[in-house]
Amino acid sequence: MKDAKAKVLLVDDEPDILEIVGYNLKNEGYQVFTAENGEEALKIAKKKKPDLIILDVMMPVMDGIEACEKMRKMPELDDTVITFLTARGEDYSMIAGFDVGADDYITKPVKPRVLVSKVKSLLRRRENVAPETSNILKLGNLVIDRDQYKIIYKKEEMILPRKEFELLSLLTTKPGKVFKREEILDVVWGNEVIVGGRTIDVHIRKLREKLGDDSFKTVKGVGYKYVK
Amino acid sequence: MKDAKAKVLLVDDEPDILEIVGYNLKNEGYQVFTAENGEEALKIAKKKKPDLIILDVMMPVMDGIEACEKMRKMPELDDTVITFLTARGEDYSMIAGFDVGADDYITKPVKPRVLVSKVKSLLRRRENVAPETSNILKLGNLVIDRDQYKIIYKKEEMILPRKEFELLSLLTTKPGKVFKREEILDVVWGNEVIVGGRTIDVHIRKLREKLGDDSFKTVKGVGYKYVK
DNA sequence: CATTGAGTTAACCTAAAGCTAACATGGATT
DNA sequence: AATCCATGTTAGCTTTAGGTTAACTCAATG
Repeated sequence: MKDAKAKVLLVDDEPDILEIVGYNLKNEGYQVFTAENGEEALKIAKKKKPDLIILDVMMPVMDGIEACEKMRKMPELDDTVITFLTARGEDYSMIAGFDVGADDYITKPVKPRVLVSKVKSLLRRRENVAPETSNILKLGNLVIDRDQYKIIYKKEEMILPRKEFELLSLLTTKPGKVFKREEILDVVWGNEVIVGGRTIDVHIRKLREKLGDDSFKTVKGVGYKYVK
Repeated sequence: MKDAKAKVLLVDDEPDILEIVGYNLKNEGYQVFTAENGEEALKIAKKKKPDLIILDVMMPVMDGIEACEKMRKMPELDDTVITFLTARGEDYSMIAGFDVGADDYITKPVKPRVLVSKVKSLLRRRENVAPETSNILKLGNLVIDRDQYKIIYKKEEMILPRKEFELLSLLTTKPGKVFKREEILDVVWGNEVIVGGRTIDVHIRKLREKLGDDSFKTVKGVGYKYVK
């Protein structure tokens, strides 16, 4: 698990909090760094590139808002999740917090158990944000939306059966490239499954039926390719 | 970084959105322009030629769909990525969006960080049009594309039958080198298959037919070589 | 001018892809 | 639980492109 060795930077001016929360996080297997103010936090963040930063809002020297703002400008923290720690009631800080690029906030006082589970969920979320690389592919009059498992062909929206979709999906990752049958089996079926020799053909045929004959070219003895 | 100075045009009729999103994008180093309706957006787009346009669908005066349609007709925006902002649920707008030439869509509400990472990925995608790392071999007026299993000879694209392609492929790996018939059989046919004595000749003949006589030189008693 | 290896041609053969319908499966729906 | 339906797979047949062969011709060499 990546989470097992995830790095967390904890920033608060109260040593008590650093200790208690830090202890609980370490217990969960996180690698914990601490800082007592924003300035210090920035230095450590730059050096350690933590996966998650928990930032108290009210701090001397440099408050959390300002620190967060600066962190968000640091390219090495692109993939870092930042969350604020705020005393209950300071509602305004939360709003300002989102403006400066924070991902979440936690209100104090917080039970360690609750905090830990929040940390977990934040780190999990981060992984779900990363593959946010929009999964839409446009090729002439064909649009493939890998997120929604649907395609739009000649302005008509349609959903394809899974295998067909995956086959199409594969072929269109590199239009023009010839994919060997073996390659196709590996990716679409998985190299442990063994399917008959005509299975690919049948799916190609169905795709041709739906998306037009000429988009899928056969290269005999080799495989198939998608052409615009 | 090119991204550092990329121009983004943000179009929405809600000033709040313009401010929050605009703020976050500026924070990332983008040069941000804003417009409150499609008409205004068109003017700014024409003048500033942004790299990315984020377009709300629902707007007074001129909606995003119409604006997009008009933008796509402007030659100065050929290299511009256009993405829609749509409230979750208005699914139809997405489909219509692709019809009028949008490249992607983003659903509201969206967290600033998510939006920023989406923006990055969209701008990255735009730059990624070129780096097609394929194995292409160029030899004078002959181009051999092993991925696409096709060749281009004198600017004319053609696909060769498998054996011919492989034979050509082999000979061109070392132009000028003489390949013994035995070597050719090993590579193209596989050393277990036994084929008659005239088989190679026939394939050479077909290649000569297609690619010109003089490219393939016979070395009597030995084999063949490819010469430019 | 005989021998040897390569070129040419068209007929032939075959492996690979196309096609169709039947069968299997698993997930919904009632 | 029983049924239904969409998807996926298979078997078996047809079709075809590609590959091979055989038979003959040609050119070079000694």
